[in-house]
Amino acid sequence: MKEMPVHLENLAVGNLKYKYIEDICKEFYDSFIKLNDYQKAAVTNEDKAFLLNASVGSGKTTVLVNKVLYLGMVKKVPLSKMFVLTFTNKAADEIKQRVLRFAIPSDKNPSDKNPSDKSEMAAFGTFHSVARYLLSNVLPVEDLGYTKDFSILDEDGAREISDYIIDKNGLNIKYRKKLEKRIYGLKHGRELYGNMKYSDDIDNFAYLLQVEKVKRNVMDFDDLIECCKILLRNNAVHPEWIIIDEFQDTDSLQLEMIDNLVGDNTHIFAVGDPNQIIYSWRGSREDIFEIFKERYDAKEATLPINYRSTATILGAARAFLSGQSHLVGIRGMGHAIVIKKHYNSFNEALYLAEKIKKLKKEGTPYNEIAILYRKQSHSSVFEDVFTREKIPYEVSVKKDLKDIPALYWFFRLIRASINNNDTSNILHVLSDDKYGPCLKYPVARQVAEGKARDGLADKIYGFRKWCECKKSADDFENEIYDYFDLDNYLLPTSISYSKDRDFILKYIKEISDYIKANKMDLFDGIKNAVDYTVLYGKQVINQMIYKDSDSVKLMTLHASKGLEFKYVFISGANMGIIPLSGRYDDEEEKRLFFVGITRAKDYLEISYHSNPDDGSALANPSPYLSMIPDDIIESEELKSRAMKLSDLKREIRDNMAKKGGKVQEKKKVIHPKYGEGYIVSEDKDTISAEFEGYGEKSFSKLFCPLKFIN
DNA sequence: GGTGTCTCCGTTTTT
DNA sequence: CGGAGACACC
Repeated sequence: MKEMPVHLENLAVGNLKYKYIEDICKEFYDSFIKLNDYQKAAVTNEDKAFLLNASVGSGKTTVLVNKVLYLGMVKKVPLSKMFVLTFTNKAADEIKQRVLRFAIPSDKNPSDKNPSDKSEMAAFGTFHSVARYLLSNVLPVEDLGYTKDFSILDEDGAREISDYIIDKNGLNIKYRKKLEKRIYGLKHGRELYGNMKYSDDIDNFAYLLQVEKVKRNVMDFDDLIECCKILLRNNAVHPEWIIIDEFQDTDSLQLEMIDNLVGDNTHIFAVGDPNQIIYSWRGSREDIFEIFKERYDAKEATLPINYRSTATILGAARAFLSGQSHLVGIRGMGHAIVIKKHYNSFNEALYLAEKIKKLKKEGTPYNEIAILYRKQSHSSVFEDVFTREKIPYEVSVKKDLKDIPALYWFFRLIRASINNNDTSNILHVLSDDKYGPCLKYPVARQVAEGKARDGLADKIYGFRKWCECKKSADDFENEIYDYFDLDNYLLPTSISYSKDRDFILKYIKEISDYIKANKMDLFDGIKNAVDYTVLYGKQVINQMIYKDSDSVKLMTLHASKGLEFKYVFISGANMGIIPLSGRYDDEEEKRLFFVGITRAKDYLEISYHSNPDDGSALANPSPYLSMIPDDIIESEELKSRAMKLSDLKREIRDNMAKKGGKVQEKKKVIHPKYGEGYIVSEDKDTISAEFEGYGEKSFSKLFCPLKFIN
């Protein structure tokens, strides 16, 4: 396997070997034939357990899709007997979409020539969504005290339950702001404040929390996997094939769930890249590949050919690979890697704004441009400048349901209505101070306990009945707004009213579409659609907000994993940021940088700041920059200003003395972000001004944002 | 309630 | 290294 030739001329020989596939299924063969030898071997491999090391950009998803097609069309394994597990909904969706283009004979109807049925792919999805599917359709969740229509708890919900328990039981909990982290630590066997002098009620709290969740029939994300894992022990669910994507991100809990899914006749096929382990702080582990190989006695192979990046970019990437990793490119050298020194991130943002405008003019869509940085906080400068320069951008992560308060309120109203045990949502909907009846908290509490009444609460409690006599998704779509009398509750006089209303109607439409697409009963469908919103979180909202608009992508290095762009700009590669201070020997930081580099298809530019505005950054460049081979770097140092303010002032005074002129009156300027300031110095390229509260900033004259007042 | 001392933590975030 | 939180002591 490992000796498989890279040279393409050998493909013909390989194809002869696979000729039988054409006889069985021409349609699949046409897709299969386009793969390289490594990919073909992985697709047709039928070892009991197999580990595929897929290097960056090596066509991992294509292999996964073809694997599913091969099993379905050639080996006649029904889709319903396959589990395809991913870490993001996006990845799961892509695989499903691509599989759906083919006709795979179904379980129920083996000779079916129609396209594959989506419902056969219930176990294609994220670990969490597959766990949810099993818990509400296959496993006896009642054994754990739940009912099949449990709902999924989001962060806010979890926090509210915690507050409730602490309040009600008068518990003594320290470090409450870090409660979630502490519970997480407790679950994973390492307590955050293990050596507290005086312990608190954390153990008792953890127990009561679990009890309360069962009582309310809600599960958080971890509970989904945990419950599934427990129930699988005594209830055999053994697929014929388990296919796992991004295997390097698997945590212990998920590994246990997989263990319990594996039966005597189960095949496991895991695909991942050990060079892209960047989430170990979230539970994924560096030894996961070793564990897998040992536990299942797995065979192993590599996909070495990178189709994505130029030879130059791969040359830089290789410098960050550990051990004997192969990474073979097929593209030409392309543009050199550009390393730029900027005064600070503001200057860089101005520079990038111009650069991006130019690229756009030359025909590059904004979508092909990404700016990557280490911390979320680094995005704001780019946001400010791009807004002003009218460059459309999208910050990944930032937008979710909570950013549209009215929609979030409505979402909780629906959740309260489908699960009347869910008191935290009921309370919230009734006592919110903007939307709804805006009851005082104690009054809302009384209503929730049945000791008082309220019009909206009656609708919440009557919702199930209403659904049962209405029946159709169309009725829901047309009447739900009036059923809850939303015009009354959504502040019709507020400025945001029409937008709020719009979002809610859109969301109602989404729910209705979901129910129709999945051919579900109304009540069940709404419940499922709402859980889907929790599981899909941001994606649902993002779709509603930016329907495939062309925009520059701003994101952290972490968030960039799995994506690719023609132009990639990595910003702020300073000592203390990349890698973070105190983590100079941390391999994970190196892998993170590797992930960033390998997002670029054609052009990669890395910057650092001579006067960084992030407090933890030092003024010198990241040690990683010197790891990139010199001969592929084009370093263009922007003129840097004197580092110390005092030096700069002396310089100015000296200059003035030389000129022999009087000290001129300070020129007053206005800057859109820093406000009023005074010119301190000026030369042929740059201009420096001092702002109260911000200190001295210098700007390139080419795109100077300053307004001169006198 | 004010003050001094000690300890922990910093950043990344999907589901 | 600096801030937040907990705690002891007065």
